[in-house]
Amino acid sequence: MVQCKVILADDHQFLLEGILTILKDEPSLTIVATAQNGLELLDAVAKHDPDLVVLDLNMPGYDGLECLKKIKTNFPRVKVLVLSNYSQPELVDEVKKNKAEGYVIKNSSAAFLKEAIRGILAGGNNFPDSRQLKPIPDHSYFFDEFLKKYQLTKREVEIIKMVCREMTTKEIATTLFLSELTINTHRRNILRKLEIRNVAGLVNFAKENQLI
Amino acid sequence: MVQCKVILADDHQFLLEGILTILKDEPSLTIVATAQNGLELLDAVAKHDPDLVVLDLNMPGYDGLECLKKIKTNFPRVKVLVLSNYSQPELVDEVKKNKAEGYVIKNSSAAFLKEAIRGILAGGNNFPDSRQLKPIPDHSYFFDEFLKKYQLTKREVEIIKMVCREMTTKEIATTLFLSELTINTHRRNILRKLEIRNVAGLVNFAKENQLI
DNA sequence: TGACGCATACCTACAAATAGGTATTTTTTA
DNA sequence: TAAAAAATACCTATTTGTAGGTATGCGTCA
Repeated sequence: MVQCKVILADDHQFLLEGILTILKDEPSLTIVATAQNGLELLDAVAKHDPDLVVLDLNMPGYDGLECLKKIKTNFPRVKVLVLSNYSQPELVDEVKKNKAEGYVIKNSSAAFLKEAIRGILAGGNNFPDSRQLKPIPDHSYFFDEFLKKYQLTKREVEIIKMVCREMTTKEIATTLFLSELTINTHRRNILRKLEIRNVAGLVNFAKENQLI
Repeated sequence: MVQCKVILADDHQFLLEGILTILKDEPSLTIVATAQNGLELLDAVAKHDPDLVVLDLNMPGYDGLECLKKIKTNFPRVKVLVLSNYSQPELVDEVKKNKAEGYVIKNSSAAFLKEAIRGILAGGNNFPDSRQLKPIPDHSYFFDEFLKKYQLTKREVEIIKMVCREMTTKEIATTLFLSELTINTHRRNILRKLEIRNVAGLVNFAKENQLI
């Protein structure tokens, strides 16, 4: 049997160790690295050239989907199994579209996870049955749909988050090595696109859409 | 060696299984049940009379603190180790006040968790060093204590809510039939008491404290 | 009664956000 | 490779928020 190299990426240390322990008794798997954020993960993938990445979609500091895209762009050979708390079909579709090999909702059994990994390493896919998924109406909780919906750019989302962290325009400009005037323009565009008029509205929007 | 009965409560199946696996090789521990929400947990405690409950503070459908209180009221003999994502000293204090035996931040190692459990079962306590905690005035989960804690008056709370509803000082003044200058004074006092400096901070505070 | 907290109100000054315009360069995409 | 989108940057102007000071009337409670 071929030995497969696996990397785990999750921001919760326990979950990381939990999955680690679950997979430890699989003789065909070797966990070559773990990562607690997107940057660590990309480094680890570049370094270890794994067969599979188990990727938490809710990693902080780096959008999980972004991570998936980066991996698939730069390391197309690497298979990716996505773990997520959410069961929105739109999210599953998005993950599928970005060429992940599987999507497992976190509220699943260890046996199911193992089976999914086995299947994927054997060349298969593993996505949840659409009948199991709750179709959620209005608010799509995930990133690309969300961007499309509000026509926000990545830079704008970045600035929204910083405003919500109570930073002033000046501080944001300094942090991003940009002109205050630029940040001003971004802020103006954000308010226009979201049809809100002040910071309170912005923070509310960000919370409602789980941007923060 | 005495055999100890343990119940795990966490809403994430993986985390549950992860901790389960971590604790499995401890011969002195028996996991008699697991629970994914507060009601399951209380049932399980009533049924199994465990020595220790490992309790996720972020369980859905039932506030973790509420759960802790219920357990300590109805089953005072049962020891409780709280797991949490948050490291606010106020939250730790609240947990301590409710007579839990320990508080472990989720982003800890398996070894640390085991050590904490061992200590607690031996009759000790395990709370994080206050020096490790970020002194952020944050996260009070109880409204009654909340006013006292932040020394806010009713009027101030009223105005906080209006600001969070995206109203300007002028609009608030008009609505309340007061002078803008009065609202200004209130807003200034609010920021001072909460030790924040702008509207973003105010909305964040309000959301975290379930004011809105 | 006097001390205290609270809500009210005014003044000044400065900082920050909002709002309109335009324009160039870089990146992405068709 | 041309077109479109995004990010950058500047200008002016106004509104809103933040921050300091002080002060007065009104209840409550020791």
